[in-house]
Amino acid sequence: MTETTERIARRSVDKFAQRRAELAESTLQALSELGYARTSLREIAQKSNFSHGVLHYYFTDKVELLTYSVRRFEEVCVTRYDEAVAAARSAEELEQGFGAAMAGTLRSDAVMHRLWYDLRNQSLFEEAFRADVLEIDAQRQAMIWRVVERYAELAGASLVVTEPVAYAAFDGLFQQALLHHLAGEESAGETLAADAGSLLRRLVSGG
Amino acid sequence: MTETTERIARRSVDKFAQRRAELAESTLQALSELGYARTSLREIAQKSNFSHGVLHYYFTDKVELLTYSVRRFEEVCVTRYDEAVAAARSAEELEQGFGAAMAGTLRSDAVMHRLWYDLRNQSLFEEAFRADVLEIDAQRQAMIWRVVERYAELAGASLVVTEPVAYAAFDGLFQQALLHHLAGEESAGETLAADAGSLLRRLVSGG
DNA sequence: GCTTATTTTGGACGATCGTCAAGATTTTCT
DNA sequence: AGAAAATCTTGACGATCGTCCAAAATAAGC
Repeated sequence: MTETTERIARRSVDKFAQRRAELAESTLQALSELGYARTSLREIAQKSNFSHGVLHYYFTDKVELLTYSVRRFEEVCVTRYDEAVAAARSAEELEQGFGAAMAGTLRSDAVMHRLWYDLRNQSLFEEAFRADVLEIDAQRQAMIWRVVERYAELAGASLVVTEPVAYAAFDGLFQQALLHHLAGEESAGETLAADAGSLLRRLVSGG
Repeated sequence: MTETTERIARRSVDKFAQRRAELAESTLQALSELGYARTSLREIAQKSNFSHGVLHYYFTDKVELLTYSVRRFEEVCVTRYDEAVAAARSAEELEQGFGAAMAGTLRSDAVMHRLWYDLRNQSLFEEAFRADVLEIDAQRQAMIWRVVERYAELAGASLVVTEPVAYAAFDGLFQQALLHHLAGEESAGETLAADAGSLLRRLVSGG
């Protein structure tokens, strides 16, 4: 790390950080396409406009490149349902909006979602990713919780599950939908929207 | 396949099948230890008592070895809670037994569970695994449903979720517990047992 | 414009991968 | 026991991997 900061003393720090971000973008693109198991540095470099050697100029090794990319990935996926929460003026509206948002991102961001699940799973084998994965997962959990809390508020009901349980349930639901969606099931999106709404209703009492 | 059946015409079919099963066992052991991304044929052979070349005698290529192993893997993991279902004489007892069984297998079979999630995720990238994964997943879903149905029966309540939703929720719960368990959280097991029971209660009406 | 940093290239390295085939070994059959 | 078939070992192959490095290319400072 020391040599890195020295190396960029003359040029602007922003330029260096910008390149790292740029390469991280290509990394995520390659990962979402090929999966962790088959993503090589040469594949990543090909997604960018640089040669494979440059990756070791901006990152010490492959692990640092991947963890950095994963950390950036987090920003994309933890505010996905906030809009639906803010827009909803009734419990029914939130239920509808949440389901639609899940179905929407299932269809349009499927490869990114499978990347996330791939990385989270990889952290079960490689300790290097574990801390970042747990942090991102906590943020996803909070994102779901904002939906559930707001729903209970709008419905005038009280919550009957803990935050981790609510997250686990919706995450499991989404993962199943992703599996079937990528397997070619056309109806996966609609099913997900309906199931998410149904589950939402079950997680509060007296709805 | 034709040449394979011809090759074993003289010897007994059982011998051939037995070797395949034996090698599949070593494959699963290697996979659960290293993960899909880092399991090589030489690693697998080392887990067995054979050299790496023998794998291509009993299997045409790596994909066939892996899919065959996955198919065998299915047998282990789809009857796990049936005992708890059969033994329970009340809803409370089933709730307790189911939670305990989940926590138990979480602690003792963690590496096998992470293998399953790894393979299921891999099927999002490799179509070769998809059919087998979907079939195993369906069996796991049925296994969970047997628990939920029996619980509703014992509790004298009616079901308010579909089979896929129930499975997704419990599977998500287990996956979260596995993540935290492998991350070193001692309490992951107890939390899972409690959360599973709580969720079970929420999935039937009028409990 | 010349010198000095910084950035990028592209080839080379050792290791490891899946696959294959020739030969040694073991088992089976007559 | 000897021939034939089945099983297993071993070494090699081309490909690809992460990593490194010398040199080309580009940008910055004077």
